[in-house]
Amino acid sequence: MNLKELAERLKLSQTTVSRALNGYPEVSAKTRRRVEEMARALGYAPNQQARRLATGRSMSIGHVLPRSLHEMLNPVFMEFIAGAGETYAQRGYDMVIAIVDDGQEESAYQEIVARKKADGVMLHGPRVAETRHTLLKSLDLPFLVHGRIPGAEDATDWIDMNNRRAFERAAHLLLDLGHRRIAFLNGLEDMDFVARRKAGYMTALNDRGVELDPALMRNSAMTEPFGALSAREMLTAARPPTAFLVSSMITAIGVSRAISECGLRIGQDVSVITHDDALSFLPNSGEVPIFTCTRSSVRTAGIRAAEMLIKRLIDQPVEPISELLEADLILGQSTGPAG
Amino acid sequence: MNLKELAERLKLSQTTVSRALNGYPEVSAKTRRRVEEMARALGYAPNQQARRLATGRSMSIGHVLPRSLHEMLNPVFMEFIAGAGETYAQRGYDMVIAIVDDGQEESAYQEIVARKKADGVMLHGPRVAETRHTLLKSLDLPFLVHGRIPGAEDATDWIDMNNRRAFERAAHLLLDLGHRRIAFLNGLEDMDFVARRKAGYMTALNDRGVELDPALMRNSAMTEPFGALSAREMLTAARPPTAFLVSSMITAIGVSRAISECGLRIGQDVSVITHDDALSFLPNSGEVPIFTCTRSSVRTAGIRAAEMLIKRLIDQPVEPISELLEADLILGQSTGPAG
DNA sequence: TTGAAAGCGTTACCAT
DNA sequence: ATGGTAACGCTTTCAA
Repeated sequence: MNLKELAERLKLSQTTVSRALNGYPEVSAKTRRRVEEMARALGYAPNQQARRLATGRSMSIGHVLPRSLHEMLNPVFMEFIAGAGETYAQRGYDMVIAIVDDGQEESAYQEIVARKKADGVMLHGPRVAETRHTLLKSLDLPFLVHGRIPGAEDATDWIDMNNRRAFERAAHLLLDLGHRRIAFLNGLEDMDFVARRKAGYMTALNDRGVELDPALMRNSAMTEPFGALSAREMLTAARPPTAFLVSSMITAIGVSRAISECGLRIGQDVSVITHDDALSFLPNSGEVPIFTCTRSSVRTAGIRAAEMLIKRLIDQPVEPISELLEADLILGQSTGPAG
Repeated sequence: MNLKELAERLKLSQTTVSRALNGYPEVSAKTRRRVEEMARALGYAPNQQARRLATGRSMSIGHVLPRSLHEMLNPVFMEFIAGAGETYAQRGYDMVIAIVDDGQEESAYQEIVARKKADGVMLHGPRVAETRHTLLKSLDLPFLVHGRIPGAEDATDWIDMNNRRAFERAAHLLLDLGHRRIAFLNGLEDMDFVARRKAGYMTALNDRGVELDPALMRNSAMTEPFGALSAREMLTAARPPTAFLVSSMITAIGVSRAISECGLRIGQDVSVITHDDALSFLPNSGEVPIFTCTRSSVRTAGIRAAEMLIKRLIDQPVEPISELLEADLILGQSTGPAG
């Protein structure tokens, strides 16, 4: 079933039928109703490819994910995608995902432009030293950053969680509980969000005149073993920490494993605060959550991000648009006063 | 830059240029070289939309994921996607992902067909009582199942891991170590792979004349708290298990947390075997992995799945195609003889 | 070996 | 309010 056939059935021109279906105002209410009914009855839906060619818009949004980023962001990315995908579907956009080898991103973006595969792209996992945005600007491909690009905050569209503030508050909470030796297990150092979290941690400690101890600060991909190994080493060292601030639930689970294995009790002997992205398969909710955490739904971020990017595509606002989400600080069972 | 402009530059017809670029045999080697060089120089790539319209193929493969499935399969799905996406890219296909509300899958598939959004789809997370495949058959939309549909094994294309065998072997290993009270933490009961794993477990216990204890078998979404809570309850019950067989690393992490919290040592007081999907953010590798596990790379499955689906689209084999992957049984530190 | 021209199924411009 | 028709950029059939 295509437009021509539908039009013949209705004894109308393709033009009129197309207009009726696309909500143009100059169609009589009666005709429109008739067209809509027939379309429904015959199960007609415009061929996406033809429409794309005619309009010049692909009605797709691209997500290009370099493999190294995928390794790290895997679960977070997926949750973000779930939120964004929801919005895309509602607004009639398709979501196209490309996972490419590191270094192939540039050609991936070029191909998106050359072949008109997507109207815009989402930029994931900005680094401290980011360059993708300049390429995208030069390609004139609209994009929105999930996170922020240092130095380009006022020149790009972005949505971010207030990483700095969240970790500053979390660190303050631990300090308020009397902790002075607070270990900090953070993500890979070249990621922008990692730098912001570190800044928050440092600010808090500095506020209270607590000296930084490099032996208590580590960076790594946020895996479970990273948490377990680091915590075990630190807890068995000469001057062990009394609290851990952790960048990811998965790593925090590793930390709590090490704490138990050391014969210590979490929340009593050792405190833990983690950031919680509210991943569906890692629930930390319940009446009183297991982990005290800073929580910010990355799925919600995905929803907003999609809305913002679509706004960019449709309204083409002159000024960059951005949104900063605040994390909730939630008390769970993993924190207590310093012994 | 489009075909017309490129052809003008070369003083050739669009036809010849198109043929040269698409590898048709009737073009002279010299002309082809000239065309290819010019195309590269001018950065020409055929407009995807136009090509799609002309050929009638969308060169896209769809993944429709109902929300409930997404909640559960999130990390596994993402890893699968990474593998499949790799292959799609190599073969010139785009990956389109739609995450839809439960019950909207039908219309999602219908729309894919009506609007010609994808040439084929991947079917994820088959249930014990699965119906999607009948819809897809009636829509004449090619598909490949990741997993198997009971009763339709010979009538559909699929790739699966030998869940039954993996869990049978794992249970046998525990039995060989002298364990008789083996708890089994499995996924949600309506999933096909869950049923197969259960069958493997039951077969093994039956082989050795060990009676099933319903108190030791649980089904749930495979979260960390599910593992922790279940293990804690079982370990503090009248007749605790001496070993755990677990369907997912994440749940196994919960189990090991509970074991530690009960003051027991994993691998010595209590044994654990888990299935390991080889997720990048949950490494269980190292010299001696933490968990003894049955391991099967879901990313590899994604790669093979994509290859098979593309084969279906291109070669249209008469017979259904399928592939059964065997899991490796890997000894880690989490198993030991029954006390 | 090359080219002309007819689709592919829409949308959008220009008439009426 | 409705219709005719020219794009959109490619592939493919038919001719030469």
